[in-house]
Amino acid sequence: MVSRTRFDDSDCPVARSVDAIGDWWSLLIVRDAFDGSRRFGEFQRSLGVAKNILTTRLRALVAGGVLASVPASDGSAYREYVLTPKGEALFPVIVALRQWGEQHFFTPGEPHSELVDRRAGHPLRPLEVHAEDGRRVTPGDTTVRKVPEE
Amino acid sequence: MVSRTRFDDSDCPVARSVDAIGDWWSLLIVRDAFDGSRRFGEFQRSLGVAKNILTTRLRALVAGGVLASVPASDGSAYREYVLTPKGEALFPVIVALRQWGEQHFFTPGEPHSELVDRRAGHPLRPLEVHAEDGRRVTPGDTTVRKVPEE
DNA sequence: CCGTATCCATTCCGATACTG
DNA sequence: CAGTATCGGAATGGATACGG
Repeated sequence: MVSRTRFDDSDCPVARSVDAIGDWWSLLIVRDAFDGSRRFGEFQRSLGVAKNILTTRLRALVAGGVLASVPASDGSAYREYVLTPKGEALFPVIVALRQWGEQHFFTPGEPHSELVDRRAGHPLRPLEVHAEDGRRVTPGDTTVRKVPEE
Repeated sequence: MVSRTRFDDSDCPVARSVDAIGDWWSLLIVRDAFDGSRRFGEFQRSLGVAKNILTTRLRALVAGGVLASVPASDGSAYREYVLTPKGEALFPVIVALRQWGEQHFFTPGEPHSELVDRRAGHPLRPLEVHAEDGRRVTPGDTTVRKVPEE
């Protein structure tokens, strides 16, 4: 049925995450959900994706527990799509991608959308990776280990 | 040439990042690079991907400045693929995906690979998003703004 | 061991038309 | 507005064979 290589049985959490999200469209849907989109039409206009594709992706994200389909808040007969707690937990992923993009694909002063702290109106602090004891770590400070130890 | 919808002119940094990475295979190649893979064969065995696909993805990642192709360190005639600074800057992205996966797709005690601080041998601290003043922020505390203000 | 070249089946996407 | 149904073309991905 699915021919794309699946990673859902990998022992690597990155691979399973990638598999659960599905594809790039799905990730951008999640991004829009963080930005406040809830309605089918909102996603569609924002993404410019074909409606059948959007339907498929929304369904998959709901099935995967990332989005929940709830009755429309305006009392209409339609659905709205909101992030579940599991979906909200993707926040650092989106923020990390956003910061990487801002840093490497925009010239200074080039118009772009920016994620800001609502209270102060300022951009967020760059994400940092820390060890358990609070030390900041770089990629070279880390290593991948199988659990349980083999 | 490429029919997949491109996002490289979007004003959203997330979209440009997604576009630059290319596809899921590329992201897993980057993951392997963080894990220490450098050789064609290492990537191929780890990923189980067809060689022609791997060639394409490596080339794209090199072209995109994420990986650099350098002479093999063992003196052989081949190339090795190492992360550039731009590629290393994807560290938080990989860590975020890894942590999301660990949290949501593994049962407690299920074997998996884990990223640990090499010095202490402990897992990393969960990523947190902070405002400029150091306050921790959740998705609801943030909003997306166009820059410059429209 | 490291790729390149070719081939083919699959599928994915986008457009369009249609329904409630 | 929110989907569903269908269709054709493009292109990707995997297998395989080949070459440096």
